[in-house]
Amino acid sequence: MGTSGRRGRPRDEEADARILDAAGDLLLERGYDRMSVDEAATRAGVAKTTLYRRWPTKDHLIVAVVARIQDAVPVAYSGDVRADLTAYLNAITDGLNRMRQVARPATAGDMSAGLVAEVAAAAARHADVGAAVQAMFTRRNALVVTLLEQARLHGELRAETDPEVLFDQLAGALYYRLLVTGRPIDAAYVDRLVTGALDGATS
Amino acid sequence: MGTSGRRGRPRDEEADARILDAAGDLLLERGYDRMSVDEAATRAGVAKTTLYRRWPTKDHLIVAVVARIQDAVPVAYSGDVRADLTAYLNAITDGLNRMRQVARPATAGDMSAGLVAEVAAAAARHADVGAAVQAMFTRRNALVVTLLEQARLHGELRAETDPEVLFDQLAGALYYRLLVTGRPIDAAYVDRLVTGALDGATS
Amino acid sequence: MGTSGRRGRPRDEEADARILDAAGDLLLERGYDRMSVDEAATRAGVAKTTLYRRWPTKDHLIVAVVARIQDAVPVAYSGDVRADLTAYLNAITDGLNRMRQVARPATAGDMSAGLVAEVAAAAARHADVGAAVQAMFTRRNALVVTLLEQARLHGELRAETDPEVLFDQLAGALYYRLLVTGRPIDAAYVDRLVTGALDGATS
Amino acid sequence: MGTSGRRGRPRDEEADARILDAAGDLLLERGYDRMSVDEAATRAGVAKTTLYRRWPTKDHLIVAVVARIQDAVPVAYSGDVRADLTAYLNAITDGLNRMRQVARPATAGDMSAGLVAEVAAAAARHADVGAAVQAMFTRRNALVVTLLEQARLHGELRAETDPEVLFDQLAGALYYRLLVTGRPIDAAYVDRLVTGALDGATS
DNA sequence: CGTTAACCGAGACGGTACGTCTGGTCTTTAA
DNA sequence: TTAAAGACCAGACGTACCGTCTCGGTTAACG
Repeated sequence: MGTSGRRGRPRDEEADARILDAAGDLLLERGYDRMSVDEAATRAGVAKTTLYRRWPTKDHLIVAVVARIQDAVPVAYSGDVRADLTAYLNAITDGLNRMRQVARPATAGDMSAGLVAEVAAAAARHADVGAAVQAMFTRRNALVVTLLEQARLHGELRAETDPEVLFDQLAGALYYRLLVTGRPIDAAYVDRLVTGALDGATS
Repeated sequence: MGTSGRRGRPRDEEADARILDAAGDLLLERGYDRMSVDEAATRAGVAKTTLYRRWPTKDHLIVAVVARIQDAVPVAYSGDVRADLTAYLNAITDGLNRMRQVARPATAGDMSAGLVAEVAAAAARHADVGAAVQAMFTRRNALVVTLLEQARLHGELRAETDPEVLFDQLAGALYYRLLVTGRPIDAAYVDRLVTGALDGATS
Repeated sequence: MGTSGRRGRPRDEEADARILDAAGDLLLERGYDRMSVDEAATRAGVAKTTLYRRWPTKDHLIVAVVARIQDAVPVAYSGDVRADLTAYLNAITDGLNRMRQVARPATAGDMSAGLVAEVAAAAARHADVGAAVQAMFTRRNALVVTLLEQARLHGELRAETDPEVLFDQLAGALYYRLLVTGRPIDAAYVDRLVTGALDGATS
Repeated sequence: MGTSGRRGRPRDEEADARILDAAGDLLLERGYDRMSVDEAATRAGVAKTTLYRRWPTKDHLIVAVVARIQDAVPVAYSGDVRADLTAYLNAITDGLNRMRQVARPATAGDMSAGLVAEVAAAAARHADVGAAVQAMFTRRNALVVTLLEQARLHGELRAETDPEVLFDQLAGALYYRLLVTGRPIDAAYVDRLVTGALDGATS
């Protein structure tokens, strides 16, 4: 008992990073389909067993990769919701656009949902991956929802405003364009979006 | 001398339908991963070559299947945007929820993006599939965007309203919940959504 | 209505030749496996149906091709068996060596049985092809066996000589080298062969 | 330290035997064409990959099968070449006749070259298979050529006798009948053959 | 200091689907 | 009736890749 007393050879912690790096590179180079776990292991200088001991499935692996890529966007209420939201959504947009080139030989003017779509599909296939993805997004989004709540209490937003729904509208529009309609996303669109959402449609 | 006069044995048009039916059934029974092109062909009573002559890839096939499933939601402006939008979004919601059970042994209370995610991934993998998917959605959505435009001209919506953005907000929220956060979608949520979008956040 | 009176479109007699030419070329370029009936038809400017109406099987077709390639070696007894045999075997040898390059990217010093082996295999697979091949060879060989018989009656060969066996020994040695051991065949070998067969091993 | 220290999971040596057994049985049951690599693997209780790791092609596989069937015919010079040769050729004849039934629904009185022809064709198609076949026969035949050489030195054969050519004549005649003319081979023919080859045709 | 437990690299293995190819047949329209 | 064109059926081929397993060998903590 005592402290715990892990027995046996300890895991090579560096290996985790090397594997995620290699897998990430391959993902960016070739996309989900055209990359293989085998090659990721080889490129990381690691045996396949070592990789599978950590992530039991290709889907689990790539979700881990994406989770690591997800940059922590700093969120804090400044007293100006519009500015805060615009900054946040632009950060997200940058991230999404970076993942767009992936998985297809980036033909000019040709947009793809790339990695994001693969993550969504992986989540749809394995319940535990789905849970992980949702947890990841919930964590990320909670901060913004809180920010919206603060703005509401502060009087910047109407009292009836539903922060969760408002956030869904904003983030949703971005992902919808990315995953479904394939239309471009940029700062100009973010502006139209924030304006539309904050001002509302009816008077 | 007339149009032309196709030569050679004409394609069996019935086969198309039989294949799509079989593939659709399999997709619903087993999901993308666990179904095979081979079995779809067999079940349709068709040789694999016949199938591959029409859809060069499993991904192409399933997109065709989904395109056919897409039910034509009738859209017409009644003079009451809120009602029209609510009806439309509820129809979409029903369709999405039907596709949710797919691709995972529907554990109770466990939501999945199912087929929709697979289609998004297929679109991300093949440029031509992506184009087809986008065309499909563009066609479907154009009607609603037109409806919103009519409502704006009619004075139901503010003059500054951006119909495209407004639609992205609405549809986007649904797909975002489906594909990313995995949260449930139902009539109650649709209400909150329409209210939030129409009323706006800032007074 | 008389005896018959062929009705309908008459067969294109030229087509036979064009098909055999095309098939022969392909056979020489690529070999049995790597050539397809489809391509032969295309290259002959003929529909597959037309080809199959004439030769019901790929194997039948190539046997027809080979039969046509088989050059008629003139055989007549001159009074000098050794000379006659040597001439005949050299002609055969030339033919075999011509068929050797076939079916493999003629690496230097690398001998192959090429077409001959494929014909043998085709004969082994279909009884009727086998019969055709045997008939072809029987016809060709009968002349030489007759020649040997004449030489025997003429006193050039011993009375006990068995012409059939003698011929088997000579032709057999060539084909054995071609099909089995892959060793080279040339005029020098033909000389050794004729000498060995005529002179015998014991006293 | 010694030679090395194999790494990785060792090959299942038993699998080789099981595969060759299964493939051999199928070959005998159905013949080359009508048997499939897939079924051989299944019947051997082995994954197709395992089979293809060992033999990269159906042709490679069947040559391996035949090589194993090839029974080691014991050869030793007894002082009586005629007897030795007769015994040896009869053994070969038995082997060839056993392989004759293969690959065609043995119609009575209908002879086929069966497996032997397929092996010859396989050798013609792949350079490496050809090399293997030739090596196999070279090994087998070397003993007999040596025996003939001994008989020559012993005075049983004329000093001018060319052992290699003599052997080609004998074995060649058998294979010629098998592969080309399709005529029967039996003990009586072997006798005529040995007599003809040893006694010679001229005086 | 030896035992033991967990790790590591390498690579074979089972399973399974993919997409391709080809042999031969069938169905059209035109000659 | 034959021709050309091309779709169709059937089924094998060889490849790819996932995730598991089996080796020999290493690296700790425990007794």
